[in-house]
Amino acid sequence: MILSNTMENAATSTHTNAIVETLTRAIVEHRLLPGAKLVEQKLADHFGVSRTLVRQALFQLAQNKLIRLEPARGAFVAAPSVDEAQQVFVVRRMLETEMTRAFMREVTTDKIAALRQHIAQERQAVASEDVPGRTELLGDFHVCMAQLMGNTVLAQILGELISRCALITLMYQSRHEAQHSSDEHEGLVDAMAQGDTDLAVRLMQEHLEHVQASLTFDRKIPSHDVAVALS
Amino acid sequence: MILSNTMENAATSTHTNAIVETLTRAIVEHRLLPGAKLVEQKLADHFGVSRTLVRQALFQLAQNKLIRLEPARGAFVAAPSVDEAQQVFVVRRMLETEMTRAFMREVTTDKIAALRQHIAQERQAVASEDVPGRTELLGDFHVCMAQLMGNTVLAQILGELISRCALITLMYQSRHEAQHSSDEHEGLVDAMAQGDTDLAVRLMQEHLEHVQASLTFDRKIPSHDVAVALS
DNA sequence: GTTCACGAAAGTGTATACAGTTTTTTCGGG
DNA sequence: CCCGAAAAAACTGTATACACTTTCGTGAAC
Repeated sequence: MILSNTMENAATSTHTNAIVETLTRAIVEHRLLPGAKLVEQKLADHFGVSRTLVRQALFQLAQNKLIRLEPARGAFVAAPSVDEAQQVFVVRRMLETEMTRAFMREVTTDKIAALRQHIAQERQAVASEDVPGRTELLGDFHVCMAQLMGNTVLAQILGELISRCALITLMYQSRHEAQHSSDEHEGLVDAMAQGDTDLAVRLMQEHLEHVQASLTFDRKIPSHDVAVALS
Repeated sequence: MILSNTMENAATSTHTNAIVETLTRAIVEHRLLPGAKLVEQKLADHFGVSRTLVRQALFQLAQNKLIRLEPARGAFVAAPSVDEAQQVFVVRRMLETEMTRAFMREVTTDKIAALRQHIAQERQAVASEDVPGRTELLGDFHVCMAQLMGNTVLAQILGELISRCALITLMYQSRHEAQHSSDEHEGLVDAMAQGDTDLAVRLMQEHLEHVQASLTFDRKIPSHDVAVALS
């Protein structure tokens, strides 16, 4: 969902989208590690297209802050600074605090049911040790709320913010913490089901604080081989 | 500020940035009207570069939602639907409600002074009937708050949202409404100066509601000549 | 007079070529 | 053996070429 969300623009060719999607996955799932260099020709060969399309994809990824473009030097997988990561979380808390309130103003049993179903999927991914899957699903829960409200603008911005720090969470989130996140989602939905707005808002804020607090910020910046990561 | 903000990425060549900036200005200031077609070769000739750089710029503008790219048909200045505009405002209210609260937690006399100085500029632009200038400044007030908090992530997202609906506000905001906006900014700063968080938050919310409400949404979609608009 | 078909013109999408820059390798001197 | 300069290789940035699609205009059929 985070993926399809990011490129809902359509507009650009299917080929370019495929490249963006593949690279986004690889980066967010840490098969491409922060700092790794992305050489245009190698990507072009891998995808069977010319550098032109690869460059389009790289520009798009740069705007999503998933890679960094250094003039005349090339593209590198982003390594968000601690400061930037904290800022992203600050914005998420702002946005999602109010999103929760707004959600409660138009809550229905259907929407609650949809969220519960999503949580079931999370549970399954956590149980089966599917690390990339669980990370994506844990993030999607929040995007899901936005979509249930019918606000695609909100959903897209949130999706971008989340994939931006998925780069961080995936590396430092243990299985236990993932379980904890899912539990908090459930507690949140319970509060919403009971119509307790204040509790729901508080739980959402605490939830995001927990996610943020669980990240340890000792950064190692390893490199990685592109061909291997994408195969 | 909205402009410099959008491209703080650096990364892309100076030439491309110049094109993005010029086109952004032209679109936001409605010298290029919604629906107008942007032909790549004409832009390339105008800026004295090849289509390659123009295309890069167009992709960037598309991600900022300032233009729409239709496959094999070209680039058109965006004409946000009523629904989309409403959604943008919903997100802005979410974000800025909490931003105001956060701002109050770390408010200083210096920051208040900076905002007051900004308002003085707004006043001047309103008085001198500088329509594009006043629109930009009225939007920048909000970005300014984010920057005073030192949160560049927030500032950039807010900047994008604002330039996205500047496309709308500029067309439908009268001088009287601009004056009213500036007055509301002042009232907000007064409340903040007195340390009244609840009042500040309420005023911010009302302010955004007013801006949104003042927009009349009868859309005409006229066309326009590119060469004239950029000269 | 209107409509449809066809052909020319214009425009977009992708690949390739080439210039300029950065990185790596090589090789001579200390 | 290590350092540094020069040459070679690799890579990025931009322009150009060409295929394919859309758009527009012309003319024939009805």
